[in-house]
Amino acid sequence: MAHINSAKVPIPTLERLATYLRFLIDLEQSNVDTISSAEVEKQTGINAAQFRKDLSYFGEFGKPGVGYNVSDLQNRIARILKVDVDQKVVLVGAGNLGSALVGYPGLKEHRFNLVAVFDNNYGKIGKPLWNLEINDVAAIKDINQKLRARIGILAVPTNAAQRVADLMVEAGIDAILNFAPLLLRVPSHVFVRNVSFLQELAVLSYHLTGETTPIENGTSVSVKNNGNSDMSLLQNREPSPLSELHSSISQNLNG
Amino acid sequence: MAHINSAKVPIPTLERLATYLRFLIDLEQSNVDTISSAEVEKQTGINAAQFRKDLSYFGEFGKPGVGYNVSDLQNRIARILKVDVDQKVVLVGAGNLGSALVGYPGLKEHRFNLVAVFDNNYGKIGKPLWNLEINDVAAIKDINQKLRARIGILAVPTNAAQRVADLMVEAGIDAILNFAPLLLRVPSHVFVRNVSFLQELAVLSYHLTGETTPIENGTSVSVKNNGNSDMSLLQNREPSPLSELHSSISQNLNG
DNA sequence: ATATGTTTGTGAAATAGTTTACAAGGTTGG
DNA sequence: CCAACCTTGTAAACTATTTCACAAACATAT
Repeated sequence: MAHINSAKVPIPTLERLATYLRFLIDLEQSNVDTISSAEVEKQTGINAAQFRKDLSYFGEFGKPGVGYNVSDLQNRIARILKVDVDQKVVLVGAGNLGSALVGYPGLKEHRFNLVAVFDNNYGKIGKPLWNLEINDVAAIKDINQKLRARIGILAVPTNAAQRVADLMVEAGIDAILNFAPLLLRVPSHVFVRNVSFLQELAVLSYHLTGETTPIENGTSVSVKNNGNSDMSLLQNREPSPLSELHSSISQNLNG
Repeated sequence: MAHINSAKVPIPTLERLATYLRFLIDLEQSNVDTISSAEVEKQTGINAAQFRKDLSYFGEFGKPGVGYNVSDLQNRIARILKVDVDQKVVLVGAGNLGSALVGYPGLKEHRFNLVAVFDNNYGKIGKPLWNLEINDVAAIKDINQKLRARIGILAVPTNAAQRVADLMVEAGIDAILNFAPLLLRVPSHVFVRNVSFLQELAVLSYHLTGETTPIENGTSVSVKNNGNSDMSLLQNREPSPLSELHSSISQNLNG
């Protein structure tokens, strides 16, 4: 059929690739060894052609008349996403969220190897966090000179985020997972992904209809905003030091 | 100029609205009282026409020749997103992530009022979590009959997520923030948003180039960003009980 | 009050992403 | 080997979203 479509891959495709990987792992654990795109659609809700198209950016993976070999596809997708090898990760912000992340086994399971944690709070520096010791964020460049991690997780309050991002970039980090609700300014070789649950909550909130849903299944939706509420707004207020649980935002792509 | 464009609003627009809101709050604190779309672009990297178009779905907000009144715009966006009033929220999953969320002041600051926490672990039920007591998830329907929360946060392991989502829906929840890495099946009146940092990490990982970035003292300035949203999952292995830190996915909304 | 400059809101054009539709490869059973 | 049947990979059609580009609104200065 065809060959490596090395054109630029849409971000949504990459996101779905991660979904497929997850799904394939589950399938393998259920001892399924072959699956068709139609079956993927049935089980995940993702359109079969979408699935095939997504894969087509990277080559050919299936056999006409048969489908896809589950474990082979799994391996190949893991390789595409580079999650088939350990990736070193550093984290800045040893607050609620940072701590939860350090203790989360899923990171290691997914080959993201957390090799250092930083904060700027002198009450925290030097203390242990799970199996790591909290370092002074001021030392991130020196420390990462040896570690050479390229992925950084930013879990600090908004008001510190840009400053810390600058330090990360200086330290050789070129992929940042940002939990702070702001759009980071970084050099063009650095990739940023934002994780934002406050934003997601706002989107959900928008979709709430005026009426309380009767408990039990209905179907309909609709009913718009009846318009007389007051005019409060989102408060702000920064938590004090580095490191607190935070949400975020999304940023536009660019070139 | 024009009037209320009550057509369907693109999800990316809603996501950006949350960004704008955040940005406007920061501006107000800096005592800026008027801003033009060009200035928004300069400061956030979001295209000026995009900003204007996003707002145009909801009416007219600016004055030609002048720009937008910061605090007025802030209030109006908050109202659009319904974050100008308290929204009750329940959380299921009192693990690492759940605990971090309960303790996160940003929720209350943004008017998301966490009114109940649930888990299925008998070791946890009845114990306090910050200011709330952990309830048995089996009682969610009864308890929510009184509370009438409509937003639910799902912070349980993947293997429990669908089951818990079903309970939430039965309990009258019609907006779910899902942290588990799978695509939930829910009735069409229920909205789901997925939050997935393992997925985001995978996207970052994909973009890592073969070479280690030289630790530069470079300065460059360009803007940066990436899109957000949409589906997927990652690898996984199940932690044992309900409630563990988890990542996730995103699903397309629908009407 | 007219000219000059600024900035909005929005059609229309351009881009990006998804879905349809189908030729071609591959399988199965007689 | 052939016929009937699947299923892939992808070109083309379609849908969604972003960006351009400009008329209309408003401000300011003279």
